[in-house]
Parts: sequence; structure tokens; C-alpha cells
Amino acid sequence: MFKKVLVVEDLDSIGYGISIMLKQELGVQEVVLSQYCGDAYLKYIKSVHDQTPYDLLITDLSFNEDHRIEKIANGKQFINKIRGLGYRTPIIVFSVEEKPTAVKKMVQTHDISGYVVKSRNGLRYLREAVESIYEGDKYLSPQVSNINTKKELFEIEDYDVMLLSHLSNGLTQEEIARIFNQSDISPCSLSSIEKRINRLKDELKAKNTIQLVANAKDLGLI
Amino acid sequence: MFKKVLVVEDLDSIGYGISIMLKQELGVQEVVLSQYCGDAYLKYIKSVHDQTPYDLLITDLSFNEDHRIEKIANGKQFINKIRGLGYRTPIIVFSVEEKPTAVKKMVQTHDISGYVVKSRNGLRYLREAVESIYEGDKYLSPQVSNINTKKELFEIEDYDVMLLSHLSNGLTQEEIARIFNQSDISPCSLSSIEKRINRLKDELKAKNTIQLVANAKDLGLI
DNA sequence: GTTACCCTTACGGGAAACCGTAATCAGAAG
DNA sequence: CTTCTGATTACGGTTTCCCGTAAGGGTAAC
Repeated sequence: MFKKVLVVEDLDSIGYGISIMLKQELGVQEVVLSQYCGDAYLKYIKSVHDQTPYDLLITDLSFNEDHRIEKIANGKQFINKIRGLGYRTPIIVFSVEEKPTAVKKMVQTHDISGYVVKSRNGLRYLREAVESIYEGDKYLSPQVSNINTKKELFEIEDYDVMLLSHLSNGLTQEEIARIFNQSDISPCSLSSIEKRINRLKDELKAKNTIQLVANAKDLGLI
Repeated sequence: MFKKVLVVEDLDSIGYGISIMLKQELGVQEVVLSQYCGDAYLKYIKSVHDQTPYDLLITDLSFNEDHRIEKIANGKQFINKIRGLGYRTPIIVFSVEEKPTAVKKMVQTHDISGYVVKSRNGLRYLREAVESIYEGDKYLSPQVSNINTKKELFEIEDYDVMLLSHLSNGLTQEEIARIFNQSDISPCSLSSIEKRINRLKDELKAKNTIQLVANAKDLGLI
């Protein structure tokens, strides 16, 4: 079994549960708990320099803000930093996030070994994930195990997300057109923006722009 | 210390942590864990009938949906049922919800003994809450301890919430006026609805209705 | 009864969104 | 080079939203 595991999770109630499960049920010798991404990053770097690296990272994605000023605000940025430096320590994401698009993006682009959705049996699946990954396999908890088979209902590009978030910030379509023009983002004409908004309204089954933005928020696109 | 505690929490990772804390750190003899509100309700009722009632309830508010069909969908309904039957067992709410209006409503209308926000030190505060309540006090975790002192910045009434949710469902202002007319909800004229939306835009610092609905969603009003 | 006040309703002009059509442009195919 | 195609842009008319002003309708104080 893994000897040294770093758990990055802001909620102590969860971190405590994970930690005990790892030690008592899986026999992990050393479990280090970190409640801040920045702190976790420092701990990770230090362990590498001390020649006592972690065998496994388990991390949440979303972290509450705090009095502390954090350069690394969430699990995604944390993983980016680690992978950006070339370290290939296996990583398990343990998060409530289960939207297929978001999960797929995480798994594909960051070399994630396992993705476990926090749920009624999340801790059990996390245990299975650790065991599988120790055997060299990858692991996805049941809620997201189908992300690769079922094709996307529709493609939302970065452009669309920018558009939606500008709308949700109260910008008028004309203002957005102006911004896209200045930023050399194409298409940038008012007409094209209208058309794109219409397509999004189709895809997200919205009758008007208000509902469009509301639905986009519900889906977590913005 | 309390002898018999019922913990109602859907996420096993959290329930596990709470359970161990209660037993090992506080010496609670019997901790029963339930992952469904309906199940928790049955357990509670049974314990009363068996003359072995619980001394304390600790419950989450939001519960993920599942394959199971649940009549009691969330912690609020669960508490309502218990209090509705006249039982006065002390209750601690343990939730991520920390919006003052929501918390205030819960605490005031349901005779809640303690409210603890899930956070970095949530489990520690939960422990403090249990200890305080055992001594006969009430307890609010630091994030919400000020709900009674600081007055509301603005009052959002049910009317406003209905308005906002109709907007987010893509209804036009005219349609909303028609609905309010048919439902005998006053004010119901297009003009008044416009005025009310304007007031909300002021209060939620929105430049237009799109941003208004987006902000309302962010605040959890709808 | 009169007045003052607040809330609701009514109306009208201007801005933004909505929607269809047509012109323009760029790249691929022939 | 020409043609075809798809994407982008341009424009005009209609609807909805936006915002100010003003009229109506209760209630309370005088």
C-alpha cells in the first residue's frame, strides 16, 4: 500500500474521515492533511526536496475563502502547479463536482489517476480508488464512470463561456461586441454575438437571455 | 455527556468523521448514522416508541437526490416533521449554508439549539456546540454568530423571490403580470413589477435584469 | 371633509433585445 | 480562376424592456 499520502481538503469533517479511513482501513503509514492549496503545495515541494516524496495526492477542487490570502485558490490550480513542474505523483480528485464536461476536462488534461464524487458512498469509492491506483489502474467513481462513453450533447466553447459571463456581469450585447473587437476575439460583430446567443438559447432550452444565463449558472458553466 | 445521538448526513465522508469525533472525543455511547431524512425520521419515531429516545440530533440541510424516492427531501423538512409532532429534542444543524437570512430563519422558527457552518474548523465547532448544548446553552459557530446583532441590509420578501424565479424561468414581465393577476397576487400590474425589478436591481447592484438574476442565483435567493 | 402620504396602476418615449434577410469574406473543391 | 460553402457582418422592423411622469385609491392625522 502507499506509504505517504497528502490529503488536501478544506473541511475538517471530511479530512478527518479520509485520514482515519486511509490509516485504519488501508494501512497507510503517513497521512498528511492540508486545508489550504498553497500550504499543500509547499508541503509537496518540501517533501520532494527532502527526498521523502508523497506516493499519492488526494485533493478537493473547491476551497472556501478565508482570512488567508491564497495564491493557489483551488484544487485545479494546485494540480496545474504540480503537473507544470513535471511531477507525476498519482492524483485522486475528491469533489462534489460531477458535471460531465468539468470532470472530463480535469481527467483528460491533468493526468488524473482517479476521480471520486463526494456522495453517500464517496468514502467507500475513495477507498476503492486508492486500492485500484495502487495496483496501477485508473479509477472513476460510478457517477462519472460514463464520461468517456456518452458523447457530449453539445459543445460549449471558451468563447461561449466568455459571452455568458459577460452577459451575467450586466454587459449589453453592444458592449460585448466592443470588447471582443478590442481584444481581437472573433467573431466580434453584434450580429454574430446575437446569433451565438440564439444558438446557446437553443441548446440550453432558454426562451430569452435571462433564462439562458440562469440555466448556464445552474449547469455551472459560469 | 449525551448518551444517544442521531447524525443525519448524506456524505459518508462527513458522517464518518462526526461519528468518530462524538465517540472518541466526547464519549458519546451510541451514535446512529442516517444518510436519508426519511430513514432518520423513522429511526427517530421508533426510538421514541421504544422508550429509548435520542438525546440529540445533528443534521445536515441539503441532501443529494438518489435512486430512492424520498418524501422528506431535506433537513428543513425533517426538522419540521419532528417539531411538528411536538418533540423538543435538541437539534444541531451542520451545514455549508451560511447566508444570514437563511440561517436566521432556521434558528428562529424551528427552535434550533445550535447551528454550525461546515468549514475548515467545522468539526471543532461542532464539538464545542455539543458541549455547550449539553450544558444547556445555545451555540452558533463564528460564521453565523452575528446574525442577531447585525440588521439586514435589505429585506427580500417572498414576492421578490417569486418574481426572480419567474424571470429566471424565462417569463416576460408581461407574462408575470398576467400570472400574478390570475393568482390574485398584489401588486400585479406590469408597472409595479417593473418598479419592483428596479428596486431589486438597486439592491443587488445589477445593471440590467440579466445581471439581476445572475446575482440572485449567486446569492442563493433562487 | 381635507390633507398628506404611500402604494399601485397607467401611459409614453427611448434603448436594448429579438429576428429575419441579405451582403461580404475566406477557404476548399473542382 | 471559378464555384461552392460556411462563417461573419450589416441592416431594418418588431417586441420587450427600461425609466420617468402622472393619475388613482386606500389609510391616518388633523
